[in-house]
Amino acid sequence: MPESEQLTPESNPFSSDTGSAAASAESLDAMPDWVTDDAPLSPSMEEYLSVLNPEQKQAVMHEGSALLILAGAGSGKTRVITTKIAYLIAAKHVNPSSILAVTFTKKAANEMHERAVALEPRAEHAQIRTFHSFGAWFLRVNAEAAGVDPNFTVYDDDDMITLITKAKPQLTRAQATHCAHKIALAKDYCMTPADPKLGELESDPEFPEIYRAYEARLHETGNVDFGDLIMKPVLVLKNNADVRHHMHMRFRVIMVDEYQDSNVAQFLLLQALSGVEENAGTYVCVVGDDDQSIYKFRGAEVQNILTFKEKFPGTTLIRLERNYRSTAEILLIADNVVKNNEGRLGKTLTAERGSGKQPKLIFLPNQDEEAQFCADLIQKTHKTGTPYNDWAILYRTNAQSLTFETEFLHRKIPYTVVGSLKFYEREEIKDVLAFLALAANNRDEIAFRRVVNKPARGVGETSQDKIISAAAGGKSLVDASREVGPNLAKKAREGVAHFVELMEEFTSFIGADSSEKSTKKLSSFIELVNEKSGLVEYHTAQDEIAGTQRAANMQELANSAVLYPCTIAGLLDFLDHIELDKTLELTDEESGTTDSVTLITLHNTKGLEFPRVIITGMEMGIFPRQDKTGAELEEERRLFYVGITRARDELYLTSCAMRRMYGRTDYMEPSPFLLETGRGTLKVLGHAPSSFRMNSSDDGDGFEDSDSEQSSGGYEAGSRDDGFKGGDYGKNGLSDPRAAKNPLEAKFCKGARVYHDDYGYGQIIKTDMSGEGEYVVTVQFESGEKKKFMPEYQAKSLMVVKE
DNA sequence: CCCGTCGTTATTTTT
DNA sequence: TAACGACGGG
Repeated sequence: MPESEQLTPESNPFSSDTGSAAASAESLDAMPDWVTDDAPLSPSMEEYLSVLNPEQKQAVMHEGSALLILAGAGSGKTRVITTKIAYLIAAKHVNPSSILAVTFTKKAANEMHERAVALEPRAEHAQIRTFHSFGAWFLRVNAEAAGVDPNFTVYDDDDMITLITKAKPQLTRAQATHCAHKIALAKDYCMTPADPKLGELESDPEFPEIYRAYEARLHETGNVDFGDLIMKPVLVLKNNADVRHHMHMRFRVIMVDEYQDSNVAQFLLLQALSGVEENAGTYVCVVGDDDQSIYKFRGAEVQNILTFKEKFPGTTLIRLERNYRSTAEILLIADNVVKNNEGRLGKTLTAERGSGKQPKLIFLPNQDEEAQFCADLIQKTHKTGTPYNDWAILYRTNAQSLTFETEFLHRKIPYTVVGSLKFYEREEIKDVLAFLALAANNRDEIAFRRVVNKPARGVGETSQDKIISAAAGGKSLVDASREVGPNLAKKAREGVAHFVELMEEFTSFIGADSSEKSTKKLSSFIELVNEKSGLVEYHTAQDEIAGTQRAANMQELANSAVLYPCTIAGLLDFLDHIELDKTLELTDEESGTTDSVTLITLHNTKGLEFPRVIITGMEMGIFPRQDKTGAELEEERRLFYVGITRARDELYLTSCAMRRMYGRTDYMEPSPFLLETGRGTLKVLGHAPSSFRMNSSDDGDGFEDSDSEQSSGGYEAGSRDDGFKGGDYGKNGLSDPRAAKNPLEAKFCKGARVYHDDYGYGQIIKTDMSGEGEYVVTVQFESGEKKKFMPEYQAKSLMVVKE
């Protein structure tokens, strides 16, 4: 019997009025107790179900044993999950608060929450959140069992490194960084410092000891790191039967999105929380796509989805293979590529939208022309009404964004780089947050060190160390400061005294109203901290030097707290959200109404879609990276698959013959993935390298390519519809390979208008050859300066611009 | 304490 | 190449 059968009515979280009446014939013992009746569906519910396709509907209405939904890209999985939540509440009378739905990103969690509530208002009471925020909630509720301070804050990667440096001073920062990664990875695999398998992650015999020392130090602070948010709950559930039972009663339905990206610790959490091994009767539904698993390097375990059926006996598998996003041409390529992988559950997407334009593969001489090509394409279509928002430029590594940024800046094409510096990582924000964290938990060593001498109060590292060791054993650092302070040198003594005063003021401000019904907002507290701490002054000065807007960011941080009450609980809540929400992108760009091209890494595109996508840098060594083999190569291939399936209408792939990297220019080979796209699927433009053609062999590669032997220079003659006409190249100041022997001479001709990074706009007034036979141009700049350049070597800083 | 210069080092990174 | 961290001089 499931344990939940023994619950008393009061403790039973289910609002079911008919008790355990239910369960249709088949799998009676596997049937959860919440299945009550087949109450008539409300009209709106029927409406929601009616828009689903048969598989989606089946997934929504499935009940009984565990469910694995294999949802291909663009197959409407979020709709299925949200409808399922609504369905459980409305039609199956499941108590909303007994539903737990977890995702990986805050963004996804918010979207799921919003959509579920739109379908069924009572979903407001369901727990729809990220894995990590669930873990944070769990640890606060069970702080004692978990051995953490209930007011803990979460240390990020930087904080981990700092703490390791303090725990093991003999390590260099690089070593500490390395260890931090490995410790994080160990926690992803749920390994403690004592785990004998640690050696598989890190061969350094010192590592377990470093890990142990780090854990000890972390424990003294009362805080946790990201890995702990998952691992500690697992350990608590494992070791504490009371907590376990309580959780089994509390959560009767657990759903996981993007399951292919779950790591071992997250699997263990799901397993423990569901009580599957104890027949707790919890209904488990996971949704994922093994073909989109791209985070192995961070501990994600495809194995979780591949072996789900074994871990959850009686699992039903439903495939969602109807794709509502992309054209048939795009999906064909995606499918051709991904089927080169072994060890997948396998599925084939069908295009509900039918066919569209043929995707294109463009070979370009180098990265500068790659950027110019993209810019041309985007500008050209923009003139005919295609918004910039339609476009996304995808690349494998962040460094590749630079060329595009430079080109777009010159051409005034608005763009947004996704995932660049994050708000919460900014120095000024971390400073304020450190004060807040310290106010919440005065044992926070990292926060203490960060702000005790910022702005400078004469409290150097030596004094800090004295205070820290005085607080050993988990004493308050503020108390320790009060005790140790008077014994320090004059300067430090005064600094510490001032700091203690500050902290006292902060603590009393935040603590004052916690008992009453406070109407004060947390933002007022943050404003107080900003001002009194001296940080606003400090960073305002920095702003003047660096031209940044740190002070404004600090105000923005305060503004973002208006909805939180000015209490310790409110503060903790706020800190959780900040720490767990990397998407908080404030300031800089006003409003989200701007029309701009998206520049983004392939990894960051997961879950997104764009009408037009350009995947750049399709070169061996770049993508796939290095000579990846085996499982790693398969992961790169999945990454390509993810990229392709982001595109709704148009897909372009670009590959360069030459690329500057690490100060060197290398000849590049096309990505081997290109040959996997299949015959006749791509229209090839530009010079296909001979190796590419040779590899595709003689039985006809089937690519509709141009022949590089032909005098046409390889540009497709027949693509009149889309701006690839060779004749356009001259107009854009691009080199037309057909024109001159030396394209540079055609491009940097006398009279051409140019732009230089340092000198601004100007005109070429003279061209000639150097003694070495190099092409030299003389430019008269608008600033009055006259300079000579060799375009061959300065293609990047000196650009020809349109009139 | 700030700033310049030198040397080092270059994946991907939901939380 | 370029960006960032470490170090030493003013």
